[in-house]
Amino acid sequence: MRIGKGVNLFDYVKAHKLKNVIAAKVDGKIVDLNFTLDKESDVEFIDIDSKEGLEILRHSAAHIMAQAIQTLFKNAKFAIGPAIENGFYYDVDVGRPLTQDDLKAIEIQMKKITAANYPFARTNVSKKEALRLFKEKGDEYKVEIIESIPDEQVSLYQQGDFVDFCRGPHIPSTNYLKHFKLLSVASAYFRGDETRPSMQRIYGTAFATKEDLDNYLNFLEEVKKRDHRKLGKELDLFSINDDVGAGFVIWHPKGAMLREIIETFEKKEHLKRGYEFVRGPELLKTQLWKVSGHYDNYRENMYFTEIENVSFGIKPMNCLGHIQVYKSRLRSYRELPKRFFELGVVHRHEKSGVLHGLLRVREFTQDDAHIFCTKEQLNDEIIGVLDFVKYAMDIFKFDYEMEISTRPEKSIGTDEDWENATNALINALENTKRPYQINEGDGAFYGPKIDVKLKDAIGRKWQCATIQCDFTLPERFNLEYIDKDGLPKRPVMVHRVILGSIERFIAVLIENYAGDFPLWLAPIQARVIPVSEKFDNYANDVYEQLKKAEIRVDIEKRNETISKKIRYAELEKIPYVLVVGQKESEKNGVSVRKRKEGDLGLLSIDEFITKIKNESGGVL
RNA sequence: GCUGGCGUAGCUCAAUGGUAGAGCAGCUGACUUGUAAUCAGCAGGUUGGGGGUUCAAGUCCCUUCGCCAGCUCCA
Repeated sequence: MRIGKGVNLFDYVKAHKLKNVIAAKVDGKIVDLNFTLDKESDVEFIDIDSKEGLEILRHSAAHIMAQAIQTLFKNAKFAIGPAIENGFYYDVDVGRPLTQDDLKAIEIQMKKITAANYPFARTNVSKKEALRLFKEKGDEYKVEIIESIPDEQVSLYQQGDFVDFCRGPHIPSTNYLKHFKLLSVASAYFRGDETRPSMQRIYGTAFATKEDLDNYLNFLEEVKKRDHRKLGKELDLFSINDDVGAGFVIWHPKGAMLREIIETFEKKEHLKRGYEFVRGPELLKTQLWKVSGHYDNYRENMYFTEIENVSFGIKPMNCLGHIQVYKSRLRSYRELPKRFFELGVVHRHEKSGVLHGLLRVREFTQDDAHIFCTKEQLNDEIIGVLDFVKYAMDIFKFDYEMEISTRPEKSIGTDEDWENATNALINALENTKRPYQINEGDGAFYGPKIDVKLKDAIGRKWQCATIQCDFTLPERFNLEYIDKDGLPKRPVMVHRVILGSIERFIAVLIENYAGDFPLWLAPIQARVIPVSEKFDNYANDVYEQLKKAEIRVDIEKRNETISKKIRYAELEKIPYVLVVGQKESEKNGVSVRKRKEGDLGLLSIDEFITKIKNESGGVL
């Protein structure tokens, strides 16, 4: 809206009772609410619960936190305190590590500050003046930050006795901040540089309403509850232990079964789509990794060993093996495209600090395939892969987003190659009729790519499929096929995964379902529970029949009350419990209890088998 | 890798520098069970590993391994 010269926006908002407004955009520039128009302007008010509003609120929360810290720690020195995606942080140096108790104290102090309702006052000063001020305060980090700013005029914000160097804008006064919480503290380096002093980074979050804050805190609780490392232990799926080594997963029977189910699904689907199974060795001569370029570009992440004085590298990717299959004989245009698939086990050296459950490991299995095709076939091949992605995501009931990354500054290949491949990817994306995002210049140096990110049950995004065109490897390995005209031509190579890493995907599944796997994925689908030891024989009988019908079943023979045995089964999240006793043995049936739903009554064994087969949707 | 926190029974967690404990799980026995925890008993440990301080170390110090969080989203 147009507002005339000389109007103070804060007064305007007050006069018009615009309740949620905390800042404004004047002719497109964000300003504090306490801003007086120097000419008639276009004004757009920013609400506290908008994206920009929240950012301002959180940034101000960071300042208020800094003020609280200054009160509690007289010698505190400050670095930066920005708003981030779900909150804010401030890097401070108080001469010692901070504890949870410190956080509580800081939070209490912040409440006092918000209650006091100090206005945020902006002053414009020269850079020189700002430097003098922060030098006087002994805030050496701030001094360094100010020195790195090119502008001669800078701004300061003050609330109460706390002054900070800041671009703003901020909320009008401290009691605009009502719903906030400090979350955690960890060390971080000044400017992220490990040669610089280590500081304490305090994370917090702030929202427009109590409800939003509570929702977010609940979300964090939910994330904790779903942690695949915790559930993996509780459900006895896998373990990672020190004697074996960090980043190496040990799969227990139920976890291994989960893998098996997914891998069987993968194999079936790949065969359907014209892929052929291949298998390369784990170790390949280092010389070959030099040819591929991995030795120059990826050596840091590889493991090497020596056999009879010859150096070998453990594969971090499967492409070299697949290339060897392609190269094993002369190829004709008639047999292209070749689609080579392998559930390939790869090893990558990840730094110890970044290892994380199944999400970041040092050995994992990729559902990896390489497609060798002609330039003309590229388009259809990418369409085929995206179709496969959609099919797989539908089966697992995941929604997903796609991104395409185009040619970066540093790249190899001709303009024509890039254009051809990028067009093929875009065409395929268009063909899906789904929205996608374009990341200009974000591609790998050897070709453009599509990334797929799935969305889980609580809205988190996880990278799964990637599809990458590659112009280097066919070149480096001199791959050819004989075309119609009898002349050798170079094929295009596409690297692609659908689920990505099986380990990572299982972590996502565990967190997505919170361990409550749907029937077709449940490692154990049904558990037979005899009412008492007297019915062990009949229970065995039922168990054998279900086994024969290829149902994943086990049997609970502990001498306990059925209530307790049912409790165990519920805790283990087993979809069906089959109680058997006198009644059931007489009728050759089972009493079916469904997880979370309770008793479904008595069914014959055949009826139950039919029911469970129908319910798993015939997927597996 | 770096910084900080943590590491006690299979699991979850107790224990002022002063005899390492509980619940669950396990084993044994009793009970013979009808839809989310029956009762009793037994066993379970070089307190992550190594070194040191001390009359005395789970506790304090050093070192090593592992786990957890973080390590620019740039006033």
